[in-house]
Amino acid sequence: MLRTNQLFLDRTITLYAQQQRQEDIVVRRYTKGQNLYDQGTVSTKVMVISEGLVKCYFTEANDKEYIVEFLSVGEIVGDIESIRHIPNLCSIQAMTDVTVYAFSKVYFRELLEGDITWSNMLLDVMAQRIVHTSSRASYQQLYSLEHSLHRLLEIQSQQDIAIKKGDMAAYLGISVRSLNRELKKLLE
Amino acid sequence: MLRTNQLFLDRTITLYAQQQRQEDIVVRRYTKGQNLYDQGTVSTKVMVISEGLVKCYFTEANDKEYIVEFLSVGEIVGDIESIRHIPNLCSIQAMTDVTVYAFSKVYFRELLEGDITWSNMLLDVMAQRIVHTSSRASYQQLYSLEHSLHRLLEIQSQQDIAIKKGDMAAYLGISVRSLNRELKKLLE
DNA sequence: TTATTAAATGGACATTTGTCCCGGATCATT
DNA sequence: AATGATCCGGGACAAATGTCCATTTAATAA
Repeated sequence: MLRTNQLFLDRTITLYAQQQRQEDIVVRRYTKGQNLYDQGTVSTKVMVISEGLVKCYFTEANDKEYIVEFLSVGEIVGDIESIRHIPNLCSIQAMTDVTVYAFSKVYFRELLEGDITWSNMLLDVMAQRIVHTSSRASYQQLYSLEHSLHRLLEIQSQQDIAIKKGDMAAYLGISVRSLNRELKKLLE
Repeated sequence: MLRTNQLFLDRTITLYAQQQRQEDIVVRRYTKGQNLYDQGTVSTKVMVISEGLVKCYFTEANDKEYIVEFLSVGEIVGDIESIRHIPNLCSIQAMTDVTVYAFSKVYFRELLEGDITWSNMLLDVMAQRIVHTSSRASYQQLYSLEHSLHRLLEIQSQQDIAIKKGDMAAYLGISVRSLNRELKKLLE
């Protein structure tokens, strides 16, 4: 559920090193808490995370938030919006200090249209994401909360990060109160 | 939520007409209730729906089912599995009589690797799907059931199809009992 | 260190949702 | 018409979840 994609990052680094114009890909840094994207606004960049962890979330009228995903090294963001020419679907916030390679949208599209290897690489990444997103959705519907929570806790310990209770709840789609109840159950 | 994609279908029809080998793309028909794919098995085809309506669903250990999506004319299925070389993620069942153009996986991959226009077209379709899937997931978490139900009912009347209560519930991720309660509320 | 804010915890109660179940309606087949 | 299968509707109760809130515990700023 916390996905990383080294292959994609490697290719990005190569492109960064090779670039003619210096503005095609730039390195950007964000500090913990900053937003890389704001839902509903238009961004001019497509980014590949090279360091750190971000959360990708929706906020709606009732000001509740739903975390779509936690993303880490090698993940690409802003690609969908660039392909479909739409404003940012969700907000993305740095949960740790974050470094990214930021492609200009123009350059990103040039790559897509001119480089079939790149295009196929992105297809693979997107297929992966769809697998992930849809299986997660079904998972949370079909299995017990206990099950989903277990997975989340595993990831958390693997990654050695502390996710706030509020974020965990927003990811699981439940209230913090329910999360606490569930956590207590885990300790018998 | 019930998506169709005419552009994609048009391109498929052209390819079908032009094909050299007769086995690259074949037309297949399914009758209501038949499965186009079975979750967990390996299929050798990628299909584009040219007529009819299907449901795409997961079933899990507890034999509950979760409907990921209803798909209609122009939608492509089996693409993800072909790209990622994995068994079918979900089952797909014909809700009406259905006609499809069935690509052999080999030919489908040839197209992807050799035809950048096709590759970009698929990228666009996949981006669309991600937008759709993730916004639906958040939608159902953030908004009331009433809201989601309204949308489902609208679609149903637009498409002039009768979706079974069981399917509606599986799509909304609730029990039929809850669905009935909710429907009753709509009539004040 | 102290003041201030944010996060975590859990009780009490109200709602929502699920499970179990049975009777009625509908449709197809014999 | 009789039979069986499937779907629909809703009562009754149990379980899960949310809301509200007050207390405690970090975390951060002054």
